[in-house]
Amino acid sequence: MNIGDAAARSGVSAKMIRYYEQIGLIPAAARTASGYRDYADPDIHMLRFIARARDLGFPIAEISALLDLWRDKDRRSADVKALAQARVRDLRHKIAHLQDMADTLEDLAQSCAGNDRPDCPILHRLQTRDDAAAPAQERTPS
Amino acid sequence: MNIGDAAARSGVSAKMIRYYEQIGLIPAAARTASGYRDYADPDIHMLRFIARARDLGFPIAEISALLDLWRDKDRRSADVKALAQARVRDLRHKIAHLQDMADTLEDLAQSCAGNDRPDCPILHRLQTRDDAAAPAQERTPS
DNA sequence: CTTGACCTTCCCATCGTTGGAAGCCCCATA
DNA sequence: TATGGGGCTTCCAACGATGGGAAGGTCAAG
Repeated sequence: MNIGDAAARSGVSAKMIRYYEQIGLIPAAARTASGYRDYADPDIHMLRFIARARDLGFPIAEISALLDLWRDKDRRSADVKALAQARVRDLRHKIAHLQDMADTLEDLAQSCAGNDRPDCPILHRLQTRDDAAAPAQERTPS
Repeated sequence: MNIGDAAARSGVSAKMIRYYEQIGLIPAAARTASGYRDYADPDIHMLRFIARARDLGFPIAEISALLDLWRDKDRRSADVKALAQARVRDLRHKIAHLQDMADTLEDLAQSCAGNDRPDCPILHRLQTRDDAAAPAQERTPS
């Protein structure tokens, strides 16, 4: 099977398959006499595994670890679980960060008239201090 | 004021200040006789503005638009608000995506024994279909 | 005048992915 | 059999935003 078909069946683009091979995430594919990469069903399974892990937010290094565990029939499920939980923690952390930004921005947007006048609390907030979270400070002089 | 002081006062690293100048986000700084970049208070204000916009998740291109609006005394606050709201939508979208991944992973992790045995629903899910949402298909040949 | 901290430009690395160029290969159709 | 189009190969570059570092010039204090 050519790389194009492997890509179509696995959900990993041909570009990415070559890249994964290059960085050592997957072993070098078999080659035909003319130099084309040649894939068989087990390769497709592996590529699908990678595609799904990627869709769950695992970075390459962790996908590599997952692949090792996948191939290791003597693995301990605790090791897999630990990887997943670490990923969840990382995701929750990122989510919280984005949430903070979104909430702050939404508050600001909500307080902006959104008309033809130039006054805008969003710009005001950007040009003035963002010490909102650290109150013990004497602003608001009036 | 040298770039190091400008960095310390604005919260934008010297590296980033040079980069922002290079890509045209900010105008080229004044130079001393010996070629050092020289910053004054208005420059610091602008850099702080950028730092805060960045902290709110705005990409460079939108920060550029925000800077234009900031400088334009005839701006319409509606334009600023639209930018902010678009950013909020984008953030909410990303959050939802991460949330999906985190929830799925957490479910999987929760169903994994996490012991010394190799069986693991996480790996199972990665190696088997994730077609949960798209059933109409004749797999399972046996 | 020396020393150390700072500045300059330039290049490279990250992370995952996409795009393109140049050139070879394979198959089908005229 | 010739030809054309599409797929394959490798290599190089870019994205966004940032950090690291090398090689060399500058400034200020001792």
